[in-house]
Amino acid sequence: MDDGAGVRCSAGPLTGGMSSRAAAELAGRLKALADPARLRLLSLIADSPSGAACVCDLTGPLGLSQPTVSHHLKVLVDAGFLAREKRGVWAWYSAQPDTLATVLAELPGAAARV
Amino acid sequence: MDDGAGVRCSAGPLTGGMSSRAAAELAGRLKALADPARLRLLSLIADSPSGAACVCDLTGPLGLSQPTVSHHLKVLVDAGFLAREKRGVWAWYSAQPDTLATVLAELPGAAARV
DNA sequence: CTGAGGCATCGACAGGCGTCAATCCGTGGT
DNA sequence: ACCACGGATTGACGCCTGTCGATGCCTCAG
Repeated sequence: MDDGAGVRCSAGPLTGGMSSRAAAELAGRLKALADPARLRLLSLIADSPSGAACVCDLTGPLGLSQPTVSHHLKVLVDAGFLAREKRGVWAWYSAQPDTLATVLAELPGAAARV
Repeated sequence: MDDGAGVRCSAGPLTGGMSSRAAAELAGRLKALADPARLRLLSLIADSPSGAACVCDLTGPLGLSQPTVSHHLKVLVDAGFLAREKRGVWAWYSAQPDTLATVLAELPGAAARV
């Protein structure tokens, strides 16, 4: 006897959770954050006195080539974590805190904390 | 000539920011989160009535094969986001909210909001 | 107009990651 | 003891991504 349906590990199929679209979108934003170079870029810019920095000041501390830094900055801008402003010859990048707050609010388990 | 003393874009080299070790560690945790399948797993487990779920109940909603789901669960356990408990034949996974809170606290810009 | 410098883009390469089919391990029921 | 079933592991494959050198664009100085 299989004791009826009692051998199932749970009462029924799990439902709810986030939609696959929402998961893909959130994962995209998190992928932009999930890189050591990009985390250091965000940290450097956030710690900067003026709250903004240009590429030439970021290549040194990271130890990466200028094209690589430019690539990472583009990823962060596309994800909405940074804003780009062209001031003469230089490109200034500044943080966009709202985007980070939005991502944090959508994390599973974060809602319970708010 | 006009070496150095000429037109710099900022006052000096940016210092501070997070260390490369801290960045690599945080990026590792974020990489564990930055996947649609894993976000849905966390979401499903968090939304589960008992707060825990076994593999056989997770493969269905995700539409992925059992080995793939097992792989993702292992990644989440290794990163500290889930705990694994063997109950007889079944393996039950439950959320570990503290790990998520730790990660959020270390994000650049999150400290400024607190 | 011409030169120089900051920054973005392109092409290419190496490494990592997600996915599945096949297989193996452990547990529990008969 | 044997078999059935849940779950983890392995190996392989394809895609994505981080990195660099080379190059092109744009802006300012002279």
